[in-house]
Amino acid sequence: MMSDDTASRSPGKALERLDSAVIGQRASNQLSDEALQSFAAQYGTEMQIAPDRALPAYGGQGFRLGLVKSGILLATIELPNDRRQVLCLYCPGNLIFADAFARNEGAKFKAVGEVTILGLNDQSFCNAQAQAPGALAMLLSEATRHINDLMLHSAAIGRLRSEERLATFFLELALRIAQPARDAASFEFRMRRDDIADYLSMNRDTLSRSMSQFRRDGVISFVNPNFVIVQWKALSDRTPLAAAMLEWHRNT
Amino acid sequence: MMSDDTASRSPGKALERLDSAVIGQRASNQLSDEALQSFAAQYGTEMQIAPDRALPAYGGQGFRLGLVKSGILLATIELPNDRRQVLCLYCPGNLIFADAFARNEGAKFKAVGEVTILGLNDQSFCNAQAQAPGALAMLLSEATRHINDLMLHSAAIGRLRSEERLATFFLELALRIAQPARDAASFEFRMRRDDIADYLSMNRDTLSRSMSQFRRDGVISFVNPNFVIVQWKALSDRTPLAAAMLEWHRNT
DNA sequence: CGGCGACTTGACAGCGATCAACACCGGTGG
DNA sequence: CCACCGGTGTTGATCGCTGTCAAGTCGCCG
Repeated sequence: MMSDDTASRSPGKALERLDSAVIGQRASNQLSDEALQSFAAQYGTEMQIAPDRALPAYGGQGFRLGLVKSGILLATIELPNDRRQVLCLYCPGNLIFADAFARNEGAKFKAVGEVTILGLNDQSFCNAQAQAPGALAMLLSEATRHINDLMLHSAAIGRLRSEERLATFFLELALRIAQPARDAASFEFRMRRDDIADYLSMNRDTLSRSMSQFRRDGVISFVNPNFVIVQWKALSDRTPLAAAMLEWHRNT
Repeated sequence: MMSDDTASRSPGKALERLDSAVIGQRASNQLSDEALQSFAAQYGTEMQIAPDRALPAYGGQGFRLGLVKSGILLATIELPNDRRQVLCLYCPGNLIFADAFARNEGAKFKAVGEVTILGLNDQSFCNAQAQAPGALAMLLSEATRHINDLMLHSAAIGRLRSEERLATFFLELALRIAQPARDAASFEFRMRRDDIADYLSMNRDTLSRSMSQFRRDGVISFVNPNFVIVQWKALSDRTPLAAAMLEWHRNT
């Protein structure tokens, strides 16, 4: 262990690079984002999911691959004893690799707000693969990004205290869907407490307590029930994963 | 909730299909396994990692993609306060998507036993991609499998009690690396307590207690420190994820 | 008004983390 | 040969975070 090891991992240092990071990232990813969207638009079919509606992973119009156009989709799995886990969040631009996930018992998708996705079923995926072989590289890089997100999330739910997890959650949302500004970020926020709690592997009551604490401390503030403002610095100070998340997002 | 919902998820029912499942699965996957291996053998370079050696994800001879030939590799991430998380296990035949994982702060790979991998760096990956474009589909399907494993593991560490997690762990190992037999499975087992504990997001002491309990109950038994025998039924009864894991493995 | 769902908050209990002591083993050097 | 040591694993005692239960608030709607 060298001393600069911990230093390079401190939230403060990573935070200095935030402005250029978050803003630059959007530009650099524009290319692959657009390519993915035009790919999905060409071969996929648009589907709507109403707010709070859950659809069994293989129910209804099954799809193998989906691109989220708007809204946030949750992948959930239900276990015996009323236990449920939200496995990941799909934000606009994210790809859903439904064929793997869907085979699990108790797996469902749930919409936060009104969700629109472009879905490819087995057949249209094969078509796409034949006609646009180059697209596979794009899908692979999306899968890789997804793998990393899942890994970081595992670390969060496995090793962080409840308030650290909550800070990680808001930081993640801020990085993924907010309009970033210098000190704060604001975004629409319609997730239910149960869903947040299940995403962070904690109890709804405990979550509520932590959120109240954050509100008291001014880390987050609600302008109305569906819109939140978060403070970059305060959040980063409260999660050990801040450096990793910011660094990762800068490079993506 | 329909009554057959819980029934179809019960370990017992899934267990009935185990024999044909585990044995059939090996055969059906033989094809893509072989393809993946010949692909990696052609474009990758062989690397050895000594037992218990950790290598920083981007240190030494960096690789972007790796196929595990023998041994087990752990992806780990270190957090402040001596917290560490083992994010996933790579068993022989598994692909390592190192380019995503490697960018994280504190990320390392650690070898369990002697590990051999076939690594592709950026350049050889580009070569491979140009010369064998069909291989991408194979990589994508491996990535998809990996995504599912990570999701199930998230559910395990997020929502299961410590003994349930341990049962899940042994069941996972048995499915992935054991020579299956009717009632029991046996396999080489060299992972350290610290690594298991960090994989399951629990304390080493707690893990030790749970393992002692399993030994007392005859769920697992050691023939020597490096070789273990596990009982299918006893394990399945102790984890709510048994059905999902068996079902998934049967279809893979 | 009454009922309902989403959320909050307090009191309490329990699981698992923490700390400490101890057993065991292979290596090393007197 | 034995004493010493560090690494690994086990086990008991204790503590605290967070799950559980219960009551209460608020907004919405029939």
